[in-house]
Amino acid sequence: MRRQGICGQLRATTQLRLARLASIQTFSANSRVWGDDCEHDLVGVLVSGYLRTQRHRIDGHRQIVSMALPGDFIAEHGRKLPGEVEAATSARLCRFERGGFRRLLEDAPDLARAVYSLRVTKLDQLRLLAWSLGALTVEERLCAFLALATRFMPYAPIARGGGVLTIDFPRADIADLLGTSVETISRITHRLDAIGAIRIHCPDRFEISDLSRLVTMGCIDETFAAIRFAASDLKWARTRDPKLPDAA
Amino acid sequence: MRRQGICGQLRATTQLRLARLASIQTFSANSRVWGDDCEHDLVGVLVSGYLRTQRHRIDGHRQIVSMALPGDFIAEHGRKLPGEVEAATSARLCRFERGGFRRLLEDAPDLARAVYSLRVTKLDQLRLLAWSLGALTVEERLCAFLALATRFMPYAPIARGGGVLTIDFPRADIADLLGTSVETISRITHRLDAIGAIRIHCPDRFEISDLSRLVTMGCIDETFAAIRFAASDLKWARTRDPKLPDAA
DNA sequence: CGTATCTTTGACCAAATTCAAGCCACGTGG
DNA sequence: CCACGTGGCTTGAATTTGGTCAAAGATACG
Repeated sequence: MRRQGICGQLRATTQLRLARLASIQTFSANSRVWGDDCEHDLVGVLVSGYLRTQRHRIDGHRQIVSMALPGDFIAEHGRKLPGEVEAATSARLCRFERGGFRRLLEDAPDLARAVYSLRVTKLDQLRLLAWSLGALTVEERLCAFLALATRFMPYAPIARGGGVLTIDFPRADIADLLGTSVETISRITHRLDAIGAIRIHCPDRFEISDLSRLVTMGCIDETFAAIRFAASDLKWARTRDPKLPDAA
Repeated sequence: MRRQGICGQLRATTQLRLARLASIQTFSANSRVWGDDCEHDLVGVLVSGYLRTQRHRIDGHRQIVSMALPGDFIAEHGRKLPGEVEAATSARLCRFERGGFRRLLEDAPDLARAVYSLRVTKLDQLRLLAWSLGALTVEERLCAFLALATRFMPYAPIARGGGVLTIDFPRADIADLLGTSVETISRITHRLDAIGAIRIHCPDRFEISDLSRLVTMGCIDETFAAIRFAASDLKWARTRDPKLPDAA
């Protein structure tokens, strides 16, 4: 895990100093990680599970604006914009003591560079989301999501080609990420099944025989290979339950 | 201008070293600023005018993913994700020589910090856009846009309270930013006029008598005051045609 | 004065939301 | 072991929003 995400890009000394600031924190599904009622700063690396950054309307309608994947660097500062971070699944966060982190940031340029480049990655992902929300139909968005999900969620290749994708967070989160409703997600997955783009094994498990077809249906031909995810390098090393270091 | 945007946060020596890397570049409306066919990196500060960061679908449908305002720090790196930057209006960019900028970034921590904090601001703006595209109706989005526009576009207070907002980029850009069509923008502005939320003076000039009403209609009560824009501090100092320094 | 561009308006249509009910799997407690 | 309730998923029907197409006004520009 140390080789992934932020830590892989750091010098040994910086890693060490960072480790001294770290402590593992556990969250259960749907618990609040950061928000109004929490302490001000949040800095850390997600070790396992998924977090969602979201925002509500007065009427309760929710939009997820970003999903944090294992390996992602998390940083929320105490500015007072509506928004909160919750655990989409049970999750473990390697949290850094904020004062110490800030100081380390000052005199470890390799850390500053790593943090910056991870922010750029997040920005790219968010641009992709905004684009898909504004320019794509729900069906296209879902195809794009499924295709991309093979890059950061369990995707087991199968004999006859293709693979089986397991979505490990609830339908409602997919719906709120794609700006639609669970009903529509259901309808569309079944439609995709009907035309043979996917095969539904069970509600959270889909067989994808032709990934490139999904990519094209999701209008992300150029993007699919180019977009970066924290988790995409390690590719399910972590499903083999790696023993965790004292600090990620 | 030096006190705004990125430069206001820098030490004098850094400002000086930055100025040596700078050169002003002019773009006419709708010209390409950065994209596939351009050279790899783009680093600079927008001096005047507006840039749009956008992305196309194969069918030509365009989504604007971010508007750069005067004072905004621009940085696009040579990763190969679809997307391009164009001038929405005629614009002047204070561009930095990229190699030199990269080197300066290494040993000027104040610059690194400033660049980072501007990235965070951009991220907030993008989150707001993604949220509004996913969670709001077109009418709400437009109300939110108009309200926010008073923060970064010419907004002249008038005697009877409220003010007159001048939109200085074309309707089509508003439509593509809000993920809708010019027809819908037209219909909705007239509807807003009918219910008295705004008064249309001419197609690009609206009188807003009750800004807080627009804010509420746009579902951004919490956000309106909290969100930051590069331009919102200087507030039309620049409409008085400041003479420009050699480097922004 | 004609042409091009932008805006407005109308009619029509498709996509997707909402509301409602039904289904299924699961866990709990009698 | 079964009844029951809960939560998540599916399906249907009615409704609405907003997109597309087409044409008519406006406005600016040579």
